[in-house]
Amino acid sequence: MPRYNPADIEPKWQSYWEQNKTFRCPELPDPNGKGKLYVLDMFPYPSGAGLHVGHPEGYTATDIYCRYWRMQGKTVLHPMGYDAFGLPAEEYAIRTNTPPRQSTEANIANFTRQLKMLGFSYDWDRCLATTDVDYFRWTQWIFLILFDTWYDPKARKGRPISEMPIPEDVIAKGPEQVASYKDRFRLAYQDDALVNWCPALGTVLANEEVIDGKSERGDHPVQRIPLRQWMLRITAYADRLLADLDLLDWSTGIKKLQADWIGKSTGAEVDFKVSCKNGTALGEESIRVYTTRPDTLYGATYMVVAPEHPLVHRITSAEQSKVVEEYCKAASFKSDRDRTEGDKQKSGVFTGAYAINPMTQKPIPVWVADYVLGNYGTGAIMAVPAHDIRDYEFALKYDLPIVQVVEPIQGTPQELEEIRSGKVCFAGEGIAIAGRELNGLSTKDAKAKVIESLERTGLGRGAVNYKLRDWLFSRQRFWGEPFPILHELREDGQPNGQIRAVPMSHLPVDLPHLEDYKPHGRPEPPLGKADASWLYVELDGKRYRRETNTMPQWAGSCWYYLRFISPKCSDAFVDRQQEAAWMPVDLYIGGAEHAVLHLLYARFWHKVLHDRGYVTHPEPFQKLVNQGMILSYAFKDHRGALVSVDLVEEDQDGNAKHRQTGETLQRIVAKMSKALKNVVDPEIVVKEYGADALRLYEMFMGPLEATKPWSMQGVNGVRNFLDRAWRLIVDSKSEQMQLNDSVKEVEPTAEQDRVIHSTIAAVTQDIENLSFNTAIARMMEFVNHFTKETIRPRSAMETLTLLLGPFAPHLAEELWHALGHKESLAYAPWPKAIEEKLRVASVEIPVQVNGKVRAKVSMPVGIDDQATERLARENDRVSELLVAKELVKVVIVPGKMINFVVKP
RNA sequence: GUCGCUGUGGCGAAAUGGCAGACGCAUUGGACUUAAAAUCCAAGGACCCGUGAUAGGGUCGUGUGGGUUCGACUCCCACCAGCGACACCA
Repeated sequence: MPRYNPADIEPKWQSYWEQNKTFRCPELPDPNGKGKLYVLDMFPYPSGAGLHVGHPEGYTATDIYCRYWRMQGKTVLHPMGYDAFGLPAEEYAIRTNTPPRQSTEANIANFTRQLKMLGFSYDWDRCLATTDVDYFRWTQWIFLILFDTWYDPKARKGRPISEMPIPEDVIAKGPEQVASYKDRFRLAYQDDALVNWCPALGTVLANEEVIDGKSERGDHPVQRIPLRQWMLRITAYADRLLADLDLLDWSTGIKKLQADWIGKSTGAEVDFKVSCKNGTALGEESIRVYTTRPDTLYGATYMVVAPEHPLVHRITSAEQSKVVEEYCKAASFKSDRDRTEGDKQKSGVFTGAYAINPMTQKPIPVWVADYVLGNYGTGAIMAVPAHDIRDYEFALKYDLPIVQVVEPIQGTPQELEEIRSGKVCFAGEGIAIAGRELNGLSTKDAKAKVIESLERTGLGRGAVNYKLRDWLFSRQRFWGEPFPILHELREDGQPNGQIRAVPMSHLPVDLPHLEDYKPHGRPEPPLGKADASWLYVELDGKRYRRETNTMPQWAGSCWYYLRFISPKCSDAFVDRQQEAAWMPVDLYIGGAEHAVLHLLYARFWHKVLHDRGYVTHPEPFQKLVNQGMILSYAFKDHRGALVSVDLVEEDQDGNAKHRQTGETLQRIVAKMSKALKNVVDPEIVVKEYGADALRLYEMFMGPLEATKPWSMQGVNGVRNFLDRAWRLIVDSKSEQMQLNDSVKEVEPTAEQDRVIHSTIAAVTQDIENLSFNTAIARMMEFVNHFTKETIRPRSAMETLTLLLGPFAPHLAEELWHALGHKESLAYAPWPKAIEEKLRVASVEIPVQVNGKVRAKVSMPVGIDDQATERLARENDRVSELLVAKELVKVVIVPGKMINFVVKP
């Protein structure tokens, strides 16, 4: 036992922690402690492949942070769970013909085993999975809260639907009309929308799940078809989701990503009257456009409506109707990808109609073009080709007039001439020209003036738009939360269009047993195949059919951080008192891939729950940190093709050669992939080097937020450090577990004290800043220093063990035990750096002449500037360099350096 | 195309206005050993001058070019490269 053997001590301490419930977290923070700390990991999706090395990176970081703060006396909530609904489990189920619940449970068991193997200090009693019936019962409950909430724009918050004012004329039309009026304002509502239908996956997808016209998962083609779907009105919260980013301690990068996704823009809506060519008005028809540049209204030389625009057909002239018809039809078949991809040549057709520019009163042609989106703004634009690059391209292609109305503030005469002549598009801000009353105004002032004039004449108004769209919330899959919604049936068994919520007391709505949940390529959900006993419900004398869509995977992860607070609470989704005590999450660590979707969705749900009085804070995640991706080395041949790692041979000089062709290969860094055979399995690393070595290496590789390549030699390096730490304290030659002979019951020397206390100070600082790589470097220096000492004070060894505790907990517990302690060190007080012990008598001060270090002079600490200069001048080399030179000035940073500036 | 991040020894990195390269890997030398492994100790940016060899000294050096400063890896401007996100949002 005298040698450091992680295979022995790691399982031993893991079962000690488990048996003693060392990391059990109390229901409420200890009132006598130093406050609460809620540290959360983004919970994993339990895939069949098990953990990869990316998981333990964030998990180790939070674990170190938690173990540290426990030792500092905080009550720490640090839970773990599983995001287990979703497509991969269902795909796997279909492939292997096992029920998804069965494979999901097996995967969860495997993940739990692997996570426990790494010694994380989770309170496992709080473990949950989004697929637990007891969990998704409350996911359904929250959905019903969304269903029961409308957004009151005056109060700027969500309120119960019962408090919504109903117009008299609606009330007059009877209860059915009132019900459907209410339904239109709910935060969870149904809508016939063009959706992203993916036949291969057999489900619709949210806009965010479609990448370049293909499904994010599986890369299958996606079509746009109209379908009745559940939507969540996240757009109502766009402004607050944007504004409240200011409250958060997140990186500016992530905040910007979210802000860009919300995409707020300000401008104006302008109404253009429509006429036919000869100037006769076409009834009272007008088209409303949205623009961020109302100041360029005088430069609008044509108008474009989206192919989906409701007025397209009404305004199209008889001559143009055939081409317009065809164009719109073609556009409807195109996916978003087809509309944006390729050479990006814009296309469009003239409708034959004209619109009157409200400023110039001149008619401008109205075109249909698919570069204008139907679902943003008003679905129509005024085109100002002189000052918008897209309009400019379109105008060039179809030979439409280009009229400059803004002059840049700076530019060479040549550039200005090119803009004037229409050879170049100027999209920036400048000074208004050719716009009568606007002449000479800055872009900002001109915008304000135009809006003011539009509002006066009633032809327009200031307006705000968001890129954010409502969240498409239903999926046609089996493995998700069923919607707690019932559709009322007529006598003939068909729905009559009325819906109602499943009473909250009837929750949960469990998934039915299905023999066959394969997708069939049609948009009817698999739950439609459930037994009549599940599908049909009688309530209050009426017959209903259950909603058969299921919720998307995001649903469960929108609120899991709340359930962790009181996972067993049976009468509410979270215990009120405990929620108030633990929220918000103080530190949330996870991958940057969730920067937009998960974090935005969860913030939205949280705000609704906050408005409805169920949670105390406006935001769920106070501090967010994104761990960097872990990459692996890969090899490239002369053509740039990647070569699988098992085909590569490295010689002693580290040159990589192709095993078969002998070609010299270039080493690069790439994502781990099965195809390249460069995936690192954490379980194998644990078997070979130990969990503590894995943890330590993941932290030592570099800064937490950086992307960094994996190196097995690096793992060996930190393992070597753990061995050295072990031998520093333990007698590795003895058969018995006993302390190294050098460990003595003595006081540290002054020099040893400096090492001890500067290490404590540095490690403490580094942990609080999440700079774990440098913290480990400081402990290595400590071990290097004391390895050379033949008398090692026992107190110093205890300090090292405590510092090591958060990083390599198994090793530290074993050493702590060897040093004679009976209890775990999990709650032992963290060492304190003592200021006086850090003091040194003298320091080496670099002496510069003209900014170059020419000498180092030892000086007493706390020396004044005069004495510093005197001692520096006394140095032979310095005086030599200063002789016969004219001194310009002397710069002194006390205790740091001195610089003589001389004329050369 | 737009935005963001990154660029420092053979490699992972440290230093965020004050001694560039802490710490680790790999490498080299030494001690221990019959030998090897393990362990322990030590060396190391490049080039030049100097010496018998040491010691010592100089010039250059943090992607490139400019700037600010007594002093720049660090701040500012422009550019290049790699990675990532978004991508007709008017």
